[in-house]
Amino acid sequence: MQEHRLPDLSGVTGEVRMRLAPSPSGPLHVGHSRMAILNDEYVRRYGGKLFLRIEDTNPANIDLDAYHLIPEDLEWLEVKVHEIVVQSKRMSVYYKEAKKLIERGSMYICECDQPVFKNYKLHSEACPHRDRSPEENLDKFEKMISGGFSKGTVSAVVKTDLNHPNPSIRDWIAFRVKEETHPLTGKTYFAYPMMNFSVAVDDHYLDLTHVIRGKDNLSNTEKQSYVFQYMGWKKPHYYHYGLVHIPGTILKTSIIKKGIRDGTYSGWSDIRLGTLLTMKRRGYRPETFRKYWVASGMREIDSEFSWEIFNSINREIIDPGARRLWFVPNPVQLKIEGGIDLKSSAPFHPGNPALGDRTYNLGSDPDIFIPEKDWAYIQENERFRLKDLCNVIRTHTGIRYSDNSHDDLKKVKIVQWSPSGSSDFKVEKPDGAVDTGKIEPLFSGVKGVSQFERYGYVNIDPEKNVGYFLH
RNA sequence: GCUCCGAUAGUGUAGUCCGGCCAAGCAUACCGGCCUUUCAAGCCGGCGACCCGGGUCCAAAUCCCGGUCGGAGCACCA
Repeated sequence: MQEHRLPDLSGVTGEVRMRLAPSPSGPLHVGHSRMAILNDEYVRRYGGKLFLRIEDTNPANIDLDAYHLIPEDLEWLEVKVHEIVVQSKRMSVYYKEAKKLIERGSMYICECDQPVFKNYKLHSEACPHRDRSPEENLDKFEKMISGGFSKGTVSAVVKTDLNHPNPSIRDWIAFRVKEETHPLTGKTYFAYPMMNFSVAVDDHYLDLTHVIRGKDNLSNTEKQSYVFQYMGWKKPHYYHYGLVHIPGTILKTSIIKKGIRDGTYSGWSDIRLGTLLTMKRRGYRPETFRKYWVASGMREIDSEFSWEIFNSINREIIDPGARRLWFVPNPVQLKIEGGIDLKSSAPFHPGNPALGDRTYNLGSDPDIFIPEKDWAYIQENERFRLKDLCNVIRTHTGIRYSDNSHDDLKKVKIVQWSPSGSSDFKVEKPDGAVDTGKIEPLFSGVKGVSQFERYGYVNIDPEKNVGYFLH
């Protein structure tokens, strides 16, 4: 893989200060890894600080485990976080800044019903509360944050431009009342900031120089810029990368959570999911994520995630250490007739002799296993090779030893096999399928990712006679 | 519908800001060959792209306009 290099950031005057801002709804998945890697790459390039800011201002959408799972995921990804900031611990800051905005006449308290307010905006009209005095707004805001309003009856709104072509940017909501218990702060707060408000305030307080995020935030950037403008704050440089569609895996936290609850999935690292936990379990390496996302760059084009390329990067990393093993899915048991004493010796890695060999003395007329799938295509009287063992001929009833010539290896079908003392082994695949079969006895000394010959790379869990299919 | 963004081979990208070194580089996939006791890895070779139409210019993948297609956002999620 060619070494790609991310473009330089503009406006760098020394060290940079950047952030990762996930919401704690669950652990990170492949999609999240992009923003983490991209930000980390730049902080490494220029030096500076990378903040992990946990955006937990919506108590309805928080998973307590995420508070530790996210930092763990990042650590695994080798993303260096310098400081963790939790938004729910900064509520007083948001309140303080909101009051400033109110005093300046840039924020008001609206008591319209939701659909009514929406309708005003749609028609570029001011709602009846828009021109209240700062004093009245301040009173209402105090009442709001001290629990004097119930959910849905009130909101704090940032004044923007009622004639803005994008209706969502016209007078956007900055605070609303939430009655759910917050997993961290409990019932302490009644009014929570909306993402666009807390993000603007924190990006300023953290003195960020650059913000890199997905282009789904394009209109958020515009909303947030009003706060920067009213406060006279200096804006960071923004970059928005295109959206990536990641095919063939399950990423949506809400779906995963539901699946875990109803027993569809075994947990956050269920083999079918696209969480980092799952990918780690399957044997993907953190360097793979880094290389892939750096190669993908930062352009605003939407793209399709390529498992093909991702896997190829990963293969390059893991192959040198991946021991070759014989795994026989759906085994057929056969006796090699002919009365010949048979012995097999094969390297754990043909390109890396240092990893040693595995040797089996089979004796004469041994029983072995071969894949049913291969057996089905072998004709009677056909001669084929058991890899690293000998050539055999299919007879009317089974197989018979033929010879051990290496002369026509290119012409003859070569099949993997495993000796009669093999263990039962299961491979769980990302599509939910499970292959059961036999694995050669010496697998027990092998840890981590190995290559099952003619099958694929598998991450072995030595405790359980189970492997997780990698690619 | 409205607002915004984008468009380079099957896929992922480099180049686009500051037009010429791009008859377009790389990776992956695919095809062929070599090597190899794997449908793994490696080596060599090959196939394959600037969305369309105008304009500016000596010169356009690169700048401008129009179109087409794709994507995102759309208001008490982050």
